[in-house]
Amino acid sequence: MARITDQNKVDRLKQSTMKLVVAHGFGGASAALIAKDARVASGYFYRHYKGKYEMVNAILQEVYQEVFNKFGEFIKEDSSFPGSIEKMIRYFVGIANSEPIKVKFLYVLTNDYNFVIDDEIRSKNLRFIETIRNIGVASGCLDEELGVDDLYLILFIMTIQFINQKYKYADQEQITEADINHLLSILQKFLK
Amino acid sequence: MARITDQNKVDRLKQSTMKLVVAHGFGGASAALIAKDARVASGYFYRHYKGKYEMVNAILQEVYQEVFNKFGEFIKEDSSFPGSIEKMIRYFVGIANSEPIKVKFLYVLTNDYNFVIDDEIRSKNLRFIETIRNIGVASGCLDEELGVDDLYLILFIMTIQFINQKYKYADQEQITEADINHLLSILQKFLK
Amino acid sequence: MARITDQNKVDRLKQSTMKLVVAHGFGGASAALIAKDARVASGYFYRHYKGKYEMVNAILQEVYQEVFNKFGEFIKEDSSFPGSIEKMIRYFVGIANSEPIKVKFLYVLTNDYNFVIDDEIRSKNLRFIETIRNIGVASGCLDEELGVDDLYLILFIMTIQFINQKYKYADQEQITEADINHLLSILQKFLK
Amino acid sequence: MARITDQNKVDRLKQSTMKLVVAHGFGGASAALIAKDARVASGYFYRHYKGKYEMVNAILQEVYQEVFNKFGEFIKEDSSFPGSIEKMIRYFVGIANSEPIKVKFLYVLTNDYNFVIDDEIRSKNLRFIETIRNIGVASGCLDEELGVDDLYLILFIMTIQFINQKYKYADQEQITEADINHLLSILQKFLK
DNA sequence: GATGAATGAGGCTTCATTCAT
DNA sequence: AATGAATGAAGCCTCATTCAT
Repeated sequence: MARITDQNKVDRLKQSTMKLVVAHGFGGASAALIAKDARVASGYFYRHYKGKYEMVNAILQEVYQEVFNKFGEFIKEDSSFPGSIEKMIRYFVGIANSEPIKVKFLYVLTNDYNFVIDDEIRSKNLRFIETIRNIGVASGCLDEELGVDDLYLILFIMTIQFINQKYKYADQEQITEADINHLLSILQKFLK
Repeated sequence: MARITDQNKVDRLKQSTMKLVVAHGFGGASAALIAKDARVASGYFYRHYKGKYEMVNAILQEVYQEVFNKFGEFIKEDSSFPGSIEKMIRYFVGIANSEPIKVKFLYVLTNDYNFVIDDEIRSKNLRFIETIRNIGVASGCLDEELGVDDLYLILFIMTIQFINQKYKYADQEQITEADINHLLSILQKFLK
Repeated sequence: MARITDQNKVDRLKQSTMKLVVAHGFGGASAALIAKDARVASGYFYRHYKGKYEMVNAILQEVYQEVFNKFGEFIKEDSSFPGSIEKMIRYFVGIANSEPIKVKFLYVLTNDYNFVIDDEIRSKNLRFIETIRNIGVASGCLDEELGVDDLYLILFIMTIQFINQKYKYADQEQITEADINHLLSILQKFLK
Repeated sequence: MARITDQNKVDRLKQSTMKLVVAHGFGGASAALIAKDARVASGYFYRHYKGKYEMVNAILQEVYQEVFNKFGEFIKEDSSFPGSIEKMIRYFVGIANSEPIKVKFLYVLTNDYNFVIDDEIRSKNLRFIETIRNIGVASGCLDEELGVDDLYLILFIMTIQFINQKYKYADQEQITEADINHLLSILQKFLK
């Protein structure tokens, strides 16, 4: 009967939100600015989210989930530890090169005490890491001293930090094949 | 005497600023809130800083400088590469345990695209890292594939991330000796 | 059948409007809230009313008319002054006990400078009061010093205020027989 | 050291608030409109009140208190029941003639389910009424059937309603001596 | 120097209303 | 006829900043 929710609008909203939170911080990314950038009405997003914080947080959790779900797939696909790791990193860099804003968005909010990964999502992510850890330890590719949190730090956080270091201080917009190989070589050091 | 009072005020202001920026983000830490927490008049800090952003940024650069100056001292004191590394990490964890707010503050603003290390400070910091890198490479302890940025990432960023992971997700308030050793063992991996 | 559904909707709308205007005031009773409460689409009532104000006002006038029309009937039915008065009061209390929201709605909007009884309705109402006044004066039951406005005040306003005093401050939901008799005894004092 | 709160501003704020709440209702009296009318900054009143509702409610309670405190004085001054009553009514009408907005404000919010007299103030007011009731009953001037609530209704509510009836429907701006006498003659009826 | 009262731009959010379906 | 997605003006309120004291 009535119009159907325009998915394009919601998508534009998400893109603009990520972009402006990165550019101006959560506080600096005003609702009006976001709405304008997304070409939607200023009060539009309240139909989809309870408020600005809720919107940003929801998008953040979505992105987390997207990334880690893919990680989960790689683990299932390929039981080799180094292979899985490389796939994960390459996938992540792929996102960085196709949707840099997403990786910047993760970079910014990952270090914010007001944004915490949802318990449920975090548990699921940690289970993925646990799985890959088991594979690594079993195949002798991974130092068994390294716990799940360590792996999370090395694989996920380090990669984000590596990529954003290029963005923030090297004014580099694309992550090259050389960068990937360099990163992989660093990570491998840590893992064994 | 007047200057002593004044210095206390400025110190309280810095502490409150770091605390509230961590707790509520830059945007959420209002000048009034900070002033109240510091037991200082709301218009007080304009005598010392041009505005809120300038104050936060100035404090951030100070903290950077404080940390890296100490790093510089360690390098001069002890020419052994692994020794310097350990001293740096232990010093950093020392700050975390005596002034956790400082390390949280670094954690938060380090990943903010609106706060960039001043060029001058950054250069100086990189020179310190360069020095230690040279020592490492010369002594055969360090893979010469690892550049200055890599070392920055590994020594500085990784340590911050490691500590804040404990704060944010493990509800841990103190970094224990075991934690330090674990961190050191991880970091040592990239040494030859 | 379609018309029946429609009438139900309109009725639900009126009920919800009265309820929410009482509970949150005119401004606080949002169109969306009313529509939701009435299980009706938010744009529905624009087919029946020009806007929110017009809807509320129309309902108010309807309720006025409903009450006073009944008053008119009582006057015609029974020419005794005290009998008419009692019938009116009992009728009004009857509404209060079966549809308290209506009497609360009148209570709230009766004292609002933005809602004025329509001239036409007011004239008609005053004519009823005039009629009963004549009967009262003629039968010696009513002090002839009391004008139409006085009678309106004593019979209508006082009764509304009496009932709502019970609702608002005595947390009483039903008006008892004792209350009615008490009210009647007070009103009678005024009239003679 | 700093400026001292300008009492004129606060007073203008109160006047404008009452005026605009009467004219447009609580919801229609926007913060911006009130501030503009009071010639203060739009965010000014948040330094004195938690929000718009709190401001309006605080002013309402003040006005209640002002009126009833005066009532209390009259009761103490003059122990004659009819004398006290007359003084109260004349005082109230005096307010109506010098500050009509106050009586209109009471009229409007007295019938709002969102504004309730503070328990403390209400108790005090009822104690005054109780005192005068006792005097009335003791002196044989008052039917002991009439309770405190009845007296509140008759003396306070009826007077407010009487006065506002003149304002709202008779376009009368001043309450005349004749009006007062008429009102008094009505009120005297419930005396024995 | 220090205070905090006051400002008013701008933030977040709500809401009456419209209109494509 | 009815729906509810979408709008954007306007509401409430916060806040960085100024400045009289």
